[in-house]
Amino acid sequence: MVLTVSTVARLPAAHQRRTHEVRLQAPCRACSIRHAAIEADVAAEDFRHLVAIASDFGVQKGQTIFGEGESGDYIYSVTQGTVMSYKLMQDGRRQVTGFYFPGDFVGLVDDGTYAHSAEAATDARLFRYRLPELNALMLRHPIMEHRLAEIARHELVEAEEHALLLGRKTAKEKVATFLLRIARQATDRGERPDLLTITVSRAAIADYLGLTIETTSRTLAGLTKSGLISGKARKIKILDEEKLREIAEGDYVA
Amino acid sequence: MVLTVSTVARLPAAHQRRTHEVRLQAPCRACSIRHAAIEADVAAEDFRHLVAIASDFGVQKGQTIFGEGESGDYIYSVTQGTVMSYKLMQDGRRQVTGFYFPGDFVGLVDDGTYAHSAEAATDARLFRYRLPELNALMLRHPIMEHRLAEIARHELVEAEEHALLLGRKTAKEKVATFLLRIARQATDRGERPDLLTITVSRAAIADYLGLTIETTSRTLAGLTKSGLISGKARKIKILDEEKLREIAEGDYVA
DNA sequence: CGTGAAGTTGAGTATGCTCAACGGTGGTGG
DNA sequence: CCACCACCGTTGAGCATACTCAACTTCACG
Repeated sequence: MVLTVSTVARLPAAHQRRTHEVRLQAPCRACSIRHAAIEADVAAEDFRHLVAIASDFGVQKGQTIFGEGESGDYIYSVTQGTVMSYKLMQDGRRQVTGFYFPGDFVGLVDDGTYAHSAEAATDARLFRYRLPELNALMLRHPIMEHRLAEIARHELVEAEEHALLLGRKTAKEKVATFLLRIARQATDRGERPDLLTITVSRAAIADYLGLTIETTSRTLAGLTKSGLISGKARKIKILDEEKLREIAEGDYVA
Repeated sequence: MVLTVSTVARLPAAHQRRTHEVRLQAPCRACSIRHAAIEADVAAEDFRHLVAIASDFGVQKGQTIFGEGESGDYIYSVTQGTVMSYKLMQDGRRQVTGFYFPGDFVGLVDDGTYAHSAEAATDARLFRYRLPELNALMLRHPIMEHRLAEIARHELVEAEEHALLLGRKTAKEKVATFLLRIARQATDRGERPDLLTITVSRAAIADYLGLTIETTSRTLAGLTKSGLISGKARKIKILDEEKLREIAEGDYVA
């Protein structure tokens, strides 16, 4: 069970939003951890070890979770809300490298420092695992290492799909691909895949797709005019998934 | 020791180029395996196991090593030449996702099938490890699993760097970044980092950078006119690495 | 020296960007 | 409770970067 972002944002705990890490909600610790992917294959006994080194916390929309180049001391798993990772250039150009939803891991480290920054795209809740302790645990439980390697490989596959989008797809194809990705995400959460709640801003979408906000907006307007989607801003209804998929794959005539 | 591509291409074994897997050269098996990265941390005893499940083979320029969507039965490590991975769209648009040089691994598998195709950008030589056997070996030697996970994470970091390039850099910045990447690669091999041998075609570069061949060519011409590089086609000399770096990072005034 | 592939250069164009104004919405405070 | 304000999103006009189509040159190989 996952709350929608708007629900989280309206929680009474809002008055507490002063400290850097806010308690947006305090769900059952073990339940939430269990939802995360890393322990999917982990036996009950190992699972207790994992809970022992995990700590959970909440972040508000816009808050930075970690910055590119910082010492990578933790690995994170999202339990509520949407998190995004991105890289910046000196002049402020931003490339969003991924969106992370409940169950996803953020903060994989290569050389000891984070390769990208991460911030909460919506109010969110995460678990974090201290890396030295996680590594020690993985030494004794190779299945965990295996699971983490799988996650990294899956991320890699997604990154290459993203490269194809960024390097070779048109604006229309990019936006169609994005909508289908959100739809798949909704399906994974057991929601209707045609009635989408966009949890991220146009700016975040644009920076994910390698477009400007304006082009993203215009392209969505174009898809609406073509009758493929309806709705507005953050509530989008997919009317013709089939055609949208053809567009996304570049597999359409016009 | 790594032969340049042109050297490999001129080897006397060329007359044998009829079968699908050609013996371009038969270097010491163990020596070459030792050069690959996976066994960097592997003890001598484990190393013998690794050699036992490896087989080496040569491919000619242009030959496919594996195709996207095929069953991922092997993982490969390059020992000679340049290999590239790419994804295709139905209409032929191609995104090159990476170049692989001696010591690099290709063919990481997520869900049992390859996420991209791979072909030899030059005549090349590779080792391949059968996955079931490698997995069995990794079960008994967790350090190998760890090493492979590291490789996947490193690939991921490079993929995100690539996403920034594809999504947010200008043609000039893309080409400058590419040249510096090749220079770093030369350094890693112990060669001069300012006298580059480009082992891949303009088409491959263009598809890696998300540009057309023409724009890539024109941009290189522009950098030459600006006095940052000299040479032509596949032999490029870097005259002003500092400025090239500024351009690559978008950290320059004009 | 001939041939085909690879690379370069030119002219015109289109896709997506910039700059700008306007519209909607939700949170805040009077 | 309502009005204001700030932020987010949309729409428009003009422009620039990179693309397309085309011709030509260079290079590797036979």
